[in-house]
Amino acid sequence: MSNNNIFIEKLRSSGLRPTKQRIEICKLLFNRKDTFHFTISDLTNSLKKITPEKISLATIYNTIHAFKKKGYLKQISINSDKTYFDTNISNHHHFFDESNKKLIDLDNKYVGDIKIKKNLPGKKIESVEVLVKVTNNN
Amino acid sequence: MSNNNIFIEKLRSSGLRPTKQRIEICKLLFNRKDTFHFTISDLTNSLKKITPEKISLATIYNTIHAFKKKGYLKQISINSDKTYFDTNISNHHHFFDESNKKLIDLDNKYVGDIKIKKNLPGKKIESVEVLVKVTNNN
DNA sequence: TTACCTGCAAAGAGTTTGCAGGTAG
DNA sequence: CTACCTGCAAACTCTTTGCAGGTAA
Repeated sequence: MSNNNIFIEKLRSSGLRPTKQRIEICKLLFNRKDTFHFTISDLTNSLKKITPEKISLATIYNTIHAFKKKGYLKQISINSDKTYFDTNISNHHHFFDESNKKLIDLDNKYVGDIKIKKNLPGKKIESVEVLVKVTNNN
Repeated sequence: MSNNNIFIEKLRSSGLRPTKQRIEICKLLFNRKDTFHFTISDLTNSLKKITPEKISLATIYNTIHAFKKKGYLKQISINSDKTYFDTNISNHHHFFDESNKKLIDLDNKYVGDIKIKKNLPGKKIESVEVLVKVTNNN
């Protein structure tokens, strides 16, 4: 799997040891054309399908947090029992489909510039996120 | 407490029995000029201070969910371990101060109109929420 | 060898649920 | 009286932690 070298290098250059668990997770998350959204349980289920040996939950959490800290993943603000992550780390917004609890990317170009015309003294803006909640229209 | 009559009526007209627990919660949530944000644990602590007898956690959750269903409260989309509620049910946005985990209202007039120039087939928009994350700028 | 990583199980935190007893209407 | 409500404890879900054994460099 010559492909793995990319991930091994990515991990190594981030100061993370390229263990086989982390490589499997990398393959699942980053070895695809399109970015996507997932929860830890999504990821756990996917890993079960593609690897014979099981990867411990603790390792999965540990790895995802490490990736997030390195900036390889974004955490999405949604009020939900689960935490959602996004492999699209660019600045963008989201639809959240209440009917199936799925996130859908909403590119900046469909929202336009948002100017916050209010300052909080002593505070600086970290991010501006738009969440558009949708449901089935029947 | 003639004031309670307002809440008794409010509850009754919503098909909720005006128990003394619910009236206490109403007084805490709605008997003030300004709207505010809270978590269940905030509310539980506040209730402890103002009522001699304790109100069970189950009753608090039950009541808050009933109020939310009736439209007396809004649930805010934030990625947090706790669920945040808002007694301001009007259409508006929020700052989230990462440094103290507090929500601050952000009136629509400070954000301007947001037009979502993308349609999801078969879906209708329920809400458009802007979350501005801030931290201390030191 | 040494620092880091994994897996397991236990612990934590927030929230929900089942049920027996209590209360509003 | 009946339907609804409360309190308690147990249960659940997601996430974090402690630690012993394993592995990369």
